[in-house]
Amino acid sequence: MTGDLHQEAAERLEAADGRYTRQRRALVEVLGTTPHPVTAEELHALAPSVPQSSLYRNLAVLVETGVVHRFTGHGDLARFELAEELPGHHHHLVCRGCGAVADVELPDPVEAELDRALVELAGVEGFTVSGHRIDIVGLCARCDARGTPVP
Amino acid sequence: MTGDLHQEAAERLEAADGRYTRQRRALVEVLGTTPHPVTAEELHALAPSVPQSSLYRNLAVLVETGVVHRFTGHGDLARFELAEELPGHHHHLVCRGCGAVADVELPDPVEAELDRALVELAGVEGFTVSGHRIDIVGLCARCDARGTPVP
DNA sequence: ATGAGTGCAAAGGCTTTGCATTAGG
DNA sequence: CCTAATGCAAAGCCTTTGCACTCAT
Repeated sequence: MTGDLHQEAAERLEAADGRYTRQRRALVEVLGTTPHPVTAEELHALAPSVPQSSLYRNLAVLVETGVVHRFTGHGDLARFELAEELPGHHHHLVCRGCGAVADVELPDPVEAELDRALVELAGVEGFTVSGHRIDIVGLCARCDARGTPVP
Repeated sequence: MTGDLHQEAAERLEAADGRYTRQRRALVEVLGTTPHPVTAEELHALAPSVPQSSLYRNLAVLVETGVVHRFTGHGDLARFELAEELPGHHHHLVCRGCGAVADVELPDPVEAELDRALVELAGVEGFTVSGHRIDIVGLCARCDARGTPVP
C-alpha cells in the first residue's frame, strides 16, 4: 500500500514535469502515516530534515499536482493531508476546543443523497460542482470532559 | 427586518457587557446587505469609516458575542458573515476559480438526514456535535465559461 | 466619572520569495 | 548539461497589540 502511494505520487509529479525527490517522498511518507491532517509546524517536526522554506515550497507543488490537499480547519492554521483519492473520500471532525481534526467517512447512501442534493442546488446558480467538504464541528471527548470551550 | 437585526445584535452585545456602537452598527449593517460572506478587506472598503484595527477588533467582539461568523473558505482569507440564526442555517458555494463564496440552503429533509448521520458518526469517536459546515466546491458560471481553473 | 471603544503605528506569526548552490534526469 | 530543487535569510501579507485619547453610560 505504501508502495502504491509513492508510485501514485511520483506519477502525478512527473505528469507535471516535477521530480519525486527525497524531500517530497519524506513528506508524503509522513502524511501517509498520520491518521489526521497536520499543520505545517507539525509536519516540520515530523520531517526535520526538510527546512521550512522547502517544506512550504514542496507542499505547494504537491498541492498543485493533486498529491496533497490543503485546507483551513480551525482558526487560520493551514492543514495538510494526502489527497483524498489515496485515503478515500472523507470529512473532518473539528474540535472547537483544541482545534484537533480527525478524518471520518460518511455512509455511502448518505453521501450519495447529499451529492445529488448539492449538484441540484448548485445547478440553480449556474455552478459546476466538483466536490464537497463537510466539517462536523463540536467538542472532542477530552475537551468536552474538561468543559473548556475555547472558540 | 433590518430593525430586528440590529436589535438582536445589540442584545447579544449587551449580554456580554458590550456596547452597540456606531462602528459595530455600521459593520452589521454592511454584513446585512451583502448576500455573501466578505473578506476583511472588502468590509473595510464597504465601511471606510472604520479603520483596519477597529475593524478587526470589532469583528473579534462580534464573533465572540455570536453576531458574526468567521471562517476561511478559500486560500487563507478570513471571511465574515452574519451569524446563521439571522439569515438562517446555510452552506457555502465556493468557487475554486475566483474564490467567491455564495450562500445556499439545503432542503430540510436533506439537512435532517445529514444531521442524524453526523451525530451518529461522531458519537462513535466520543465527539459531541454542535454543528456542521458544508462547502460545495466547484466553478461559478463565469469561471467555468472562461475555462480558467486557477486552484 | 469610569471603563469600553477608538486610532495610529508598530509588532506578530505564518507563509512566500530572491538568489546563489546543488542535484536529479 | 540543463532545469528543477534546495537553503538561508529577508520580505510579505493579514492580523493583532501597545498606548494614549475619546466616547458612552
